[in-house]
Amino acid sequence: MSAAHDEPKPTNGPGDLPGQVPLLLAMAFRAMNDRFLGRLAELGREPLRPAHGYTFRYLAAHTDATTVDLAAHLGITKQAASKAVAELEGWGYLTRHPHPRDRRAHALALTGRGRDYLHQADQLWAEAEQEWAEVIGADRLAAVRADLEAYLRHTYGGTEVPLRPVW
Amino acid sequence: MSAAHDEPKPTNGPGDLPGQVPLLLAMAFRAMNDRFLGRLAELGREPLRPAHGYTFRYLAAHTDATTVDLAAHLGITKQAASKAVAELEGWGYLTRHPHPRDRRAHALALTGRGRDYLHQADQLWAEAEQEWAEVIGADRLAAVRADLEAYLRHTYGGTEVPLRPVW
DNA sequence: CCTAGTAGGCAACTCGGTTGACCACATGCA
DNA sequence: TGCATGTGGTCAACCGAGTTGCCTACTAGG
Repeated sequence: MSAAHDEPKPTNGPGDLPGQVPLLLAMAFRAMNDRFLGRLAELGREPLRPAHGYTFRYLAAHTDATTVDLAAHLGITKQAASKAVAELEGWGYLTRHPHPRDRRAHALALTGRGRDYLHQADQLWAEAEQEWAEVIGADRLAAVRADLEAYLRHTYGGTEVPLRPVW
Repeated sequence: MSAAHDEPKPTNGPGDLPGQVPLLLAMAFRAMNDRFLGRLAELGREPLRPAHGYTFRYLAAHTDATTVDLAAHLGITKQAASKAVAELEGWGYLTRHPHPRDRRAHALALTGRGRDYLHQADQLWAEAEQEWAEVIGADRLAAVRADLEAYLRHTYGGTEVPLRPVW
């Protein structure tokens, strides 16, 4: 590393330009995600990727979901979803059993192991959130949450927010 | 699409669980990013990816940056950075000229075309930000920005924030 | 001056997606 | 009832953006 000559980058300070908030959002999420992944590694968890977490969350909330449902929710093709499902099944996080109303389909369900993972992940996210709360205060955090939810409501209306990851 | 039986998902509402704010962050950024990409496509721009934007931003702020500097900043290998640089050079967004102090290296610099793109991108991000401001109010947006900056300062201290994308 | 280190590029590979083709079952309708 | 059309799921080939490994050219410090 070396040469790049640092100029007085106007990246922080009160006199900021508009249009930086989206980037700040991304950086903050990135920071929390890094923290999350670090803690996960510390705890000796498998190399599960964010998409897996979203998968678990979806399956926990929707009974008898199919691979195609999942694909739609994640915003990927059914083939990609199928691969992920096979992998997660192999690792014992979910099971596929005959679908009660469609003999072509498999109904997906989390195993206990899958639910355990989800709970642990929720806890880790809560830790990251808590750290932010300690910096800015619980009241400010609640305000931020409300502001984020307002934006999402505005953007997606009543429809279910596509939970697919930013990767 | 079909079967997935929707349960009363506790994903919104005031009585929310802790640990969801990081996800909200990701979803909000995702929404803004989708909007950004949509507008970019409308304007007939090339298939530039987020990483390219970060590259432009870095080159605009650091004179005589090398490929290795860029790689470090983006958090990728120098080979990957090298590929991206070659691509962007081919498209006329940046130039490589002999480095003034190191004959092994190339000093990277944005072309006018590159600067144009950056300005346009900044404007599009500002649009997305503005949309949020219209939903929650300019004062709340400013508060959110301050809260995000506080978290990033807390996390990265004085060191430069790794601007690498969430992809 | 010689050695250790660094900028950069080439090649082979990985990984998580994609498109395309296909089969099995489902559904609507004449 | 039978059939056309649609949909769940899988296999296979491919793609893009990253990776590791290896090499050369130049730098810089004893």
